[in-house]
Amino acid sequence: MNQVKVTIFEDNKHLRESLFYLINGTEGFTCAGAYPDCNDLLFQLKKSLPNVVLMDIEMPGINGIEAVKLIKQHFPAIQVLMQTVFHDDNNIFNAICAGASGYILKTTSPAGYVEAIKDVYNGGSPMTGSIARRVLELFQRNISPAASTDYQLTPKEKEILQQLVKGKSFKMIADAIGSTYETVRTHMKNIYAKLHVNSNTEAVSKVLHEKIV
Amino acid sequence: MNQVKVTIFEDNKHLRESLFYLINGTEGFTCAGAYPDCNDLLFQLKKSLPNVVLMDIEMPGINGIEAVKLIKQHFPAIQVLMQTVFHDDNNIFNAICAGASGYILKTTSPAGYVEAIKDVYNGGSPMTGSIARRVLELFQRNISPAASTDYQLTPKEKEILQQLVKGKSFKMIADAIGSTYETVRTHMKNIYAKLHVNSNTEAVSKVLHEKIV
DNA sequence: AAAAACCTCACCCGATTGTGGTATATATCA
DNA sequence: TGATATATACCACAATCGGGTGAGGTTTTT
Repeated sequence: MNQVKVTIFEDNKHLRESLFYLINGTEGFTCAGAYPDCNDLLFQLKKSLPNVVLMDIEMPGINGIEAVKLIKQHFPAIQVLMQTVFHDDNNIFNAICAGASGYILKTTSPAGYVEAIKDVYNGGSPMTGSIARRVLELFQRNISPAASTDYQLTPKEKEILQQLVKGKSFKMIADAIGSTYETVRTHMKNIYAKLHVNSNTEAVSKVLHEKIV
Repeated sequence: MNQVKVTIFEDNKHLRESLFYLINGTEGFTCAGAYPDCNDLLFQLKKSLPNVVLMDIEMPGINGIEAVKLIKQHFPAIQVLMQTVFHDDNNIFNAICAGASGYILKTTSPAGYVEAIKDVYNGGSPMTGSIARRVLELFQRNISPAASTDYQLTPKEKEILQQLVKGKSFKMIADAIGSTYETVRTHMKNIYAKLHVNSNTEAVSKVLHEKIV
């Protein structure tokens, strides 16, 4: 198995050095660098090209969340593992939205650190239950809007809406479904009434947001 | 602190009874029932109204995923903790989409079981790193499409698009951003050129699909 | 058999939008 | 200082769309 290359960004000197020695002292892991801030973030990453970045959330200058964004923008393959002293859900949640792959508390044991890094490297996402829950809830809301209002759309109406959200005009839709322009318009009128909207944009917006059709 | 009421659905008799005694034997926890299948699921839940349901994924008759759907439909407040023998990502992932709040492997220690139940009850979502990663990836894709094509939209153009996807007409947008109808139209022309579209619906569709703005 | 949904098509009118111009002011950049 | 990007604004014409109305047909339900 290849060596897992890790780069550390952590302002606390003691922890930074401890982690450096921990990682270098663990079989299968190498620490490609340990820095107190993110000022030369991209340059340092370009030089070392690590597999995993261990990133402190609270840092002077560029903070951890901004750093994650930058990293994922320029090196999408690098996995970022956040670490933090506090169990600050919001911050961690933002970090995850920015592209982080997991996070651990600084109170984690050395063995736990290694475990988490390994997990991230192997495609996992270590995180505590409360963060996981927040992600889950937003996720579940995005996947299935639960009992989305039933607008009682007929099959034909749904078919037309599907075409509409593709950006087609009434004329093109008529063509696509083998019908007349006027028929499509009639259906649209009925759709508008059912969705309580009064323009095609509004309809498309509603359909895409509420995952109708 | 209140007693945490747990109901178990698990076809393996040995495990079911072990869990029953484990939970009843742990301070702060009560087992409100332990059943080998989900045939009378809703009736049993209605009777016991547990805080947490421990649900096996693989079961004869109604399987765990269907069961979760039913539970969340009728008792959205009940937290469902899935358990499974295999580390079957897809199944667990489906369970989570169906509304489960976490999951554990059956190889988990008794202490781990109790810990997970407590975590779920307290609003957490225990899960392994690999599941968390799958959720995260889908989640991040829904939140930020990573490096979506950059259309070089100006701030004003983005602002107008934001209004447009709300279903507003050009006139209303002009009003909202304190500008003229004609100005909005000019911006729209530029937007169309940049997005390579030629109708407002197409623009809205593209914006919502690619998470621009 | 009557009623209710659903799909179909057409015409009118006024409002909105698409397209192609032109033009000024500002700010930033080279 | 000239070039570029951005925001602003207006005009005209053709095309499309929203709203209203009416009216055939089928299928399913009652």
